[in-house]
Amino acid sequence: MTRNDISPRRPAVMADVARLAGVSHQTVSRVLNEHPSVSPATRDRILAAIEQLDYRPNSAARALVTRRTRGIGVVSFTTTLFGPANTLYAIEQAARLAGYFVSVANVEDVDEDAIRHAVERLGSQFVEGIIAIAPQRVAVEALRHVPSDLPLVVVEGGDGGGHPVVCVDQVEGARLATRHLLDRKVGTVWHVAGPIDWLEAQGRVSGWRSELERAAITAPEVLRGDWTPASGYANGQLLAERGDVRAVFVANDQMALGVLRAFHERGLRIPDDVLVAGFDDSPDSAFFTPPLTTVRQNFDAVGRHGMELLLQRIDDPTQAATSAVVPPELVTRQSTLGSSWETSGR
Amino acid sequence: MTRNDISPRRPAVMADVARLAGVSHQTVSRVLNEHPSVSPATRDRILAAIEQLDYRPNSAARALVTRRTRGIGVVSFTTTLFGPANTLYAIEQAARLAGYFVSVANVEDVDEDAIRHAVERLGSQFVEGIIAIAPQRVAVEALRHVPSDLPLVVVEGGDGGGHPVVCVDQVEGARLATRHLLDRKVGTVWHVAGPIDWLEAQGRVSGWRSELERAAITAPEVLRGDWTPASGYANGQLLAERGDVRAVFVANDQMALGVLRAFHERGLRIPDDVLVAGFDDSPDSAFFTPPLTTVRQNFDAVGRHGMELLLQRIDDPTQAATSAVVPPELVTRQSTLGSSWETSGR
DNA sequence: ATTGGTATTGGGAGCGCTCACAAGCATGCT
DNA sequence: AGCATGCTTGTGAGCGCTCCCAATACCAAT
Repeated sequence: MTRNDISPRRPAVMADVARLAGVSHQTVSRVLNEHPSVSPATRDRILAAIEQLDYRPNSAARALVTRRTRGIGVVSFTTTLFGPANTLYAIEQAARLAGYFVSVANVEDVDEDAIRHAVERLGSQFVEGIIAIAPQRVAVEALRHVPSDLPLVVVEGGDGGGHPVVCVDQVEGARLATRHLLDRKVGTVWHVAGPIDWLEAQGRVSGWRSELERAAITAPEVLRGDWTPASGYANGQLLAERGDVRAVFVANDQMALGVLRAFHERGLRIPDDVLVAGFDDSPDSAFFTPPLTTVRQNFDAVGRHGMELLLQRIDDPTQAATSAVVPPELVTRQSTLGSSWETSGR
Repeated sequence: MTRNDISPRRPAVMADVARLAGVSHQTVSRVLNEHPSVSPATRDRILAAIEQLDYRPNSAARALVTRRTRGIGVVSFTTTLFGPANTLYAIEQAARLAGYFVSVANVEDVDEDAIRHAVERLGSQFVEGIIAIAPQRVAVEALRHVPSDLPLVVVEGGDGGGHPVVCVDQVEGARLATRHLLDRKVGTVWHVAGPIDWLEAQGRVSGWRSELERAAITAPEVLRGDWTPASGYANGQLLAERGDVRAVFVANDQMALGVLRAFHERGLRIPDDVLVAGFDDSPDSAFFTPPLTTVRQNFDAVGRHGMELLLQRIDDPTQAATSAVVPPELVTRQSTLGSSWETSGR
């Protein structure tokens, strides 16, 4: 029973290529790995054989011997949200550029077991390292106890629980927005925050509060939302009822949408009666009614840095955990500007 | 030089476990693979050894011999868009449930080479099959010529180019929206379509047109957008200028947002002066001004069916390509209803 | 006592590849 | 001529696992 026999033809292996090209398997391997010392003639012959047999190297075999898979894992929580989706995309892009592929593992419930399980699943899979998108405190805490020899980088996760971290400077972003509102002589600035467990929400509260303190203004009570437009709407109704609200900094654009809607329903005009600023610069926010001033997060940079840090760790797992902070950018639009129709951005 | 020596201790392998438990490697393997005939005592001893050594099986080695990786690949184009992001998430979920992990490969430019390259990259990687999220015609065409022995399922991709397809019934969705508008005695319905190359855009045009035909109404000229709110805004301005527009069916919610904004700026009231319906049921659309009537796509179902079909193909690659169509659902909200403030949905 | 079955265990081969090493053969130098 | 040097190629081992097959132990049945 020889190789290229009847029926469901086995995919070609290196030995087949070698035989067809009249060389040893090792020379084929050299061509594949771009080893310099292979004569052009031999190389061409081998490439032709590869083409003819539609040969593709078996990466399991390669991984077995090299102990390198050129793959990284991404542990995430609901990658459908704006931030995580963009971060995941940026990571994939950066990984691809670095010659790595990306495996994803979403965690349904953010508890320690689930996270550990996800890491194990990826770890015993073919990845050399893991990037965790961990925007919640529980998530970071869980990662703290990941008993893994696997290089791990945390993205969007506060102190990272002992691992290297990459994140957008949430505090600074909130300060930018708050200061911008204060500059417009609004007295004080109200804040609709995100869920208490989210580190990003927490950072934005801090930034908002510290900027008010800097201006010697007592911070009003924080309103809590859950990132959804519905919760923004509910909080917007509360704010509208007060009658004394002149400026609101909302912790994300989706909730800001709800706030705008609530104000609109109560007959409050924006920006004439109330100024509203958001966070995220979602693609929609430039087309809200009115266009929304917001804070842009550079997810590409986050993905790139995350990948860089991870590659460093893979290279040398012993080195100290460094981190990267990506600066945010204020995008001013009509919701906080004069009543002119001018909009900035896109 | 024995195994558990000094310094950077090598991760434990099966032989280490076997030695510690005083059995052969084969018995360890049996425990790992849940083979029935292992005595409880032996099993316990082995499990303890596994625990103690923090042993995790090397999946490359396993894949090499079993020729199964329990991994699938997803080829996609910008997974940051609402549809693809949700589809990807649903696929990952379905895959996880089926015991598979997911590798993603995004394609930057949708040309045949890039797609072929992505498929090759995944294929020579560790995946048993591929799901392609291919919403553009070029993408599907490119997949038609993928010369691969790899099981492939196309999602959101028209006829799938010869591969099994799963998609939401775009034509039906558009009909639902159009009929709903016609029922409200608007005379005719205008349509702001998506990019001409997108199959979903195409399906929505067909559905809209055929429903108008059914009502014996000549379809007005199609307006083209590119899914962005900005393009919706531009087209909204055109429509507002006409002065005779009573109802618009917009091909996605983001563009609908732009349309709403353009109408608002021109002083057109919705739904009093113009009715507007969208497509996607994005989380924001219930909080637009006014809340948007739209068509919901069940991405979970798409992901689930895609995975099912792929597993079938992996099981038996010879069987004929079957497909699955997921029905859409109309969600009516204020933008097409009376001028009451009631909103349906969330 | 012998046979036959069944549950449990072990031995050895080999998956497809890369690595370390060595061999062959030109070419350059002393 | 003789030997070192560089380029090109081949040989064999082995990565960590699962498969196939055989060996052992233990029981009931002949």
